[in-house]
Amino acid sequence: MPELPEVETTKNGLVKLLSNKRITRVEIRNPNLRWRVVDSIKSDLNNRTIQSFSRRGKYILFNLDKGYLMIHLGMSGKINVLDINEPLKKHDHFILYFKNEVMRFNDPRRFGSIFYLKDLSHKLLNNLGVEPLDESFHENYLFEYSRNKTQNVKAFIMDSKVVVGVGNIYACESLFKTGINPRTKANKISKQRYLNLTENIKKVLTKAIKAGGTTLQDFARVDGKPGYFSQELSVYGREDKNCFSCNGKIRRIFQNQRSTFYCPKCQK
DNA sequence: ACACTAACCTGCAAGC
DNA sequence: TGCTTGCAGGTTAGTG
Repeated sequence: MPELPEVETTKNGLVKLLSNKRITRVEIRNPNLRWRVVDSIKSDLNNRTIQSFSRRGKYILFNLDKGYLMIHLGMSGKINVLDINEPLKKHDHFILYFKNEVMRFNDPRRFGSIFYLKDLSHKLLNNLGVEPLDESFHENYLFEYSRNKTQNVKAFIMDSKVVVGVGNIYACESLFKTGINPRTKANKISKQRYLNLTENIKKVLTKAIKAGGTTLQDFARVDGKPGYFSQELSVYGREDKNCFSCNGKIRRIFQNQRSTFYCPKCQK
């Protein structure tokens, strides 16, 4: 999936293509996503107009003239806006029809999710931490939050109760940029290092959004063109390759059931 | 509080 | 040419 830059890129594509359009039909081809798509979503969405789009963490919110459509892309989800006559693809599970186009949610692994919300108080949204690109995400926030945290810093910054949208790729990349060993306990990190870390998280995410999201395997933008940030990755996916900074070997370890890539020489 | 497991799935690459 | 294994962007829920 899609990490936050990919979600933001997808959302921005939707703004251009579907703002102020009215949903004329809803089709559920396979309801078995991360959570089952309920059938009542059809009557909830039919005839609604999409007034605008927003994003909270990795959830894309379609702001309707009544209520919200909330979509999470999971690991392999994509949204495509196409001509109605474009042939269906394998794993097109959910379709919105408009007057002149269709929006298809395609998700091979089906870890994505789709909900209709009457309002924004939803259990999946209620406990989310700050947005990484907001001003409220700063060194004091991370420093204070981490004082009683003995977990490793990578798990800490990937915890959506702390800060949303920092996935596995960008957690690895921003820790590399900051020179922090991902195994370091969160409560052992100084305020100065958290200042550098928050700035690097913002930089890495902003740069990736500008590049249109990272392309890995199966991510594509709404218009079908790939993002092109993958060539910018310093450590993610580069096990045994040479570090661009010190020329030493990038290592892969496992933390909290996820791969972590880092440079042992640059990250202390 | 934290780590670990399992759960939800398909696709792809590597190894035999 | 299979077949099997392990791994992949996420996140929740349950256990110890």
